[in-house]
Amino acid sequence: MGHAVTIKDIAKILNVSVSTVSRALRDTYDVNQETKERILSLAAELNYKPNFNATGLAQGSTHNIGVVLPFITNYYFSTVITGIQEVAYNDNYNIILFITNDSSERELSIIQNLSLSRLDGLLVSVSSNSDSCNHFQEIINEGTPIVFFDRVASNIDTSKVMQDDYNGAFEAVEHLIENGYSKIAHIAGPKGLDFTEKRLNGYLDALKKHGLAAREEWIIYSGFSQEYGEADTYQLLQCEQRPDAIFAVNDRKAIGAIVALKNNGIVIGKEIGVIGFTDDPICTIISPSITTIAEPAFEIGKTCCELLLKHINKKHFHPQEVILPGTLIARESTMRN
Amino acid sequence: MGHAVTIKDIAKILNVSVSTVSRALRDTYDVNQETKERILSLAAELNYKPNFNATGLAQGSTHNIGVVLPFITNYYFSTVITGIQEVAYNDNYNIILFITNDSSERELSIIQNLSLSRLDGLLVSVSSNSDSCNHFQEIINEGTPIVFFDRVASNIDTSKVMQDDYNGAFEAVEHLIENGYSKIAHIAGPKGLDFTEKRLNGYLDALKKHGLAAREEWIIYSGFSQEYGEADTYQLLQCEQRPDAIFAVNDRKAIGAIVALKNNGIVIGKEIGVIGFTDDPICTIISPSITTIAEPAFEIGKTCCELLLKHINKKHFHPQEVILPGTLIARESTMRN
DNA sequence: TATATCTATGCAATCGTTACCGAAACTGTA
DNA sequence: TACAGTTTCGGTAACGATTGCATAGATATA
Repeated sequence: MGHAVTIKDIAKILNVSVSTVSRALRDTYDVNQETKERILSLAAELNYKPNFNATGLAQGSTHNIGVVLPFITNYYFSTVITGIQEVAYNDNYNIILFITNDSSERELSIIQNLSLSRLDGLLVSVSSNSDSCNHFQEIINEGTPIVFFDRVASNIDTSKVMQDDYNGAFEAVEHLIENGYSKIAHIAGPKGLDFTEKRLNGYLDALKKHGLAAREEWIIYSGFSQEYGEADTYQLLQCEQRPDAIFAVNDRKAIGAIVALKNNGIVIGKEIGVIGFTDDPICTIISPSITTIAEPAFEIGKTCCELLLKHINKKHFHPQEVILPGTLIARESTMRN
Repeated sequence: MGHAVTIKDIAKILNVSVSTVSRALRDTYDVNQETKERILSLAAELNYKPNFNATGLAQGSTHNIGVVLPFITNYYFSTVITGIQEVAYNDNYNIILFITNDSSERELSIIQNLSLSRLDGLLVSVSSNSDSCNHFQEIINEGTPIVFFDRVASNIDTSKVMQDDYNGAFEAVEHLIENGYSKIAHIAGPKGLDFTEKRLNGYLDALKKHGLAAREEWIIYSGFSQEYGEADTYQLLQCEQRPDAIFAVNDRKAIGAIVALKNNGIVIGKEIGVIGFTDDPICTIISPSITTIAEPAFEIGKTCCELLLKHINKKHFHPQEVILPGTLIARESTMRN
């Protein structure tokens, strides 16, 4: 009830000025040791909590960071958020969530309506169909730092955190080759997206290294969902040369592939191998279990948040690009027998 | 660059006072139609955005609502959040996320360190092992409204939103009975949790209605994860009287049951039927697909957020309890052949 | 003793906005 | 013309904290 306790209350009770209380609380100016202790103990006793609107107003910093991403209802993003939350919580920052539904219009609207006075910085994973990134550049120009993760805007000069898409894909394809598959198809993400390209290149280079052909009909670009994975796989099964393995750009599409192959009575692993990317928990639940490249989602969340805090706290922190390695997890879907 | 445009800037340019600008912007006090238009158009032109720290300070309201929940890395909670976000976004509220990791200590620490000056209200789903809810009551006493969803603190007098656990469970068990199962076991949630009880009661009453026995050895309480579901199922298989159907408190445990049954070479559906609760997308992916009661997660998110906004905006909004029905989705795991 | 240096504190402006109080300027009425 | 009533607007004190500047008192230096 009543009103929350403020530094004025403390000042009045202790018969000192508000500035002294403020300094004692922030432990930053010279305040007599004894009065500082009196202030701190009274503050604790009264359960004093700073008013963030006031501090924010006075020193131009809220302790809020915004997180902008396509959606949270999948394993990868929800785990990234959990990682972000972990370091934010420890550093007393709050995270404010903005969900774009993977729509560039919504993304634009969110960014343009953003009250920057409310945020110290932004963590973003861009929506898959956003063509321009000017709106992000403007935010940065206005002085609010941004760190990108996963789906990055490559032409913007700021810190970025992502998994090692190229090497993950390379490793995935090599794993298939080592297990005796040679006609390897790739069901990719949407064209133009940064990590679609990287995984594609890893795929192509691994084939090249092992002297295998990359047939155009074996590479299909489409969306990220299970349905697309299914459709792509049906299309692959109609190829002139039928592939004997499928590298899917993510686990969702790998699941789609599994479903499609099962529907066609194909024995997965033996006849056609399947490998995904992410390590969604579903991989271990589905039968056959799916071999995949595990992405360090939690680590990515932690890292990008740490970087953002550095951007916030150091005036001109030099942008960094952090690439975290994935790890291959072999399961049934790439077992020859 | 420079500084964000404020109402002072607008006032100076238009040669009016800040109070006039403020009134024009909020469209609430008497201000001449023509000057109002001049102000609004200039504000739009300069891309004026209100400083929420300042408005928050001045009128004691931020436009932030806190969401406190166990975790977000599952289908149910991430969908609820998406629903919350949907209405919050439309009403220009931001959501600030607090993740308890389902630990009551963390929950307590979060709540106690909460700077209420930063939040207009709170949406919470309590952690499964929190025994006391005094900390929530204190928040409410201090004037910050709370709406509970899913895992509610039943002894606190405020609005609550949940799925219809009792009837969902009842319907699930009746579905099993209709499909010819009669020895129906229940792998439940942890004892003491509100919805564990409700689903248990639905189970018991459905059995009673159809004159079926409820054997004590067929009811097992444990955690919510797949692992618990597996362990519980192994235990069920050792019962004196082996059940011919399993009603799991949620899909995760149902999945565990599926895994355990498969490991024992039992034909699911034919020999033992399995039904879950939630409608996690995994239900359709796993083989056999899992019959379940679909929870209206998105609706729950929307509803609790709407209720919270009412609590925030109407001084003494009368608390409401909203119970949203689930819907049975029949799949392979309860098909006799 | 007079002066310089420090330490510890208070005063007051400031951040951007709201809202109360009053007062011009105008309208209409007697 | 005088007066009351409307509109429309400006001045200003909040909101809770930070911070540059000033200063009293204590201490050290010459």
